[in-house]
Amino acid sequence: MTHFLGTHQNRLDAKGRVSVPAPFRAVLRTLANGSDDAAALVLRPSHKHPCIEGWPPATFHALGPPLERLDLFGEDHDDLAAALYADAHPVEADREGRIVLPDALVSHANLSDTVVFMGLGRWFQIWEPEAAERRRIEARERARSAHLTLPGGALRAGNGA
Amino acid sequence: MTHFLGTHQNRLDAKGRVSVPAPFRAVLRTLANGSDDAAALVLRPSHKHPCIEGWPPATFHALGPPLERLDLFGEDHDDLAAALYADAHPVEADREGRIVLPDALVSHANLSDTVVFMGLGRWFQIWEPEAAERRRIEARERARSAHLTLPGGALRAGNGA
DNA sequence: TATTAGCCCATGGTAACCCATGGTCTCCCA
DNA sequence: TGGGAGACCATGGGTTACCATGGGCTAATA
Repeated sequence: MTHFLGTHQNRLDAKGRVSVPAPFRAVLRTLANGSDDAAALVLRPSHKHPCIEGWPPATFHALGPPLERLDLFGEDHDDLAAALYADAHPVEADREGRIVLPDALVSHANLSDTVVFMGLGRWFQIWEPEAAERRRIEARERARSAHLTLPGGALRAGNGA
Repeated sequence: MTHFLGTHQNRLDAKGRVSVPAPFRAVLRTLANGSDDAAALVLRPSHKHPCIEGWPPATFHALGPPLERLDLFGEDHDDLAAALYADAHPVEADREGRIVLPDALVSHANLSDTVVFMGLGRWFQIWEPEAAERRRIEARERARSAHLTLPGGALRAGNGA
């Protein structure tokens, strides 16, 4: 399994720790493929929603090379680099598979003592439970009313991430 | 991890010293790869913002080769070379991982007793805290309004293409 | 000799590491 | 098919090591 699927609810303890759902941990392990950062993860605030995005390190770093094609001294490069990297938080799970959520991200997502992990395929999101529910309903509505479809061939070929 | 990620706030003490954030030190160590300058760093004033740029020596020197393709006696070469090298300050961290910020750079960035390290991937910036916050907001806005996106849509935070 | 800058040691706070426990699900066997 | 045992997973707490910070000391300079 190489995709984050499903929705999981876990508790945020007094130290700000939360267990990464076991299925998500399995995905991270698979993508890390035995390397040292089998429990590593990059967190960043979504700037579209009040939630936290969770990225496998390899996937996150794959966003870098396109950036390097921009003029190193251009304005665009600076803005992108700042937007992408300055708010990123690399975290590592402890041996129980827990991560600590940085304060800045906790407040960005309005988290209290219970959080929801929402699988989005190549990455996932962390939400406050009620906001997560609203978001899921909204996503379903929008997907239907906008007649969103998948890129051609997706259902025949399985897709390539 | 070979990229500078996240934002860190540290204090500038009475002697003008400041701790380089531990994660950034780890990146510098990795890039230096055990060589003698594991704690070395090149500082220079940003010419776009009131902040200090921090470069790993190897990355900084890699900016040289493009310069060498310009006519050695042309105006462009002179201007670029001056901008790149004349204001650069090589510094080295003490055994606690602190560096001394040169006075010229401190005043260029309007630093007082608290400074912010902002990771930008291959290098980082040092800011006065409030200016840093303004800059981050600006970068996010500009990145979004200019429709600067990366394959994968990271900055749109939504689609999965 | 007075002054400054760099080097080294010391300390408090905090975050990461490690061990322990309870609950739940699944699988196996009667 | 029901009961029991094992394994996994989420959760709680104590302890250690690291990190940021402050201050003193020594060596270079004027």
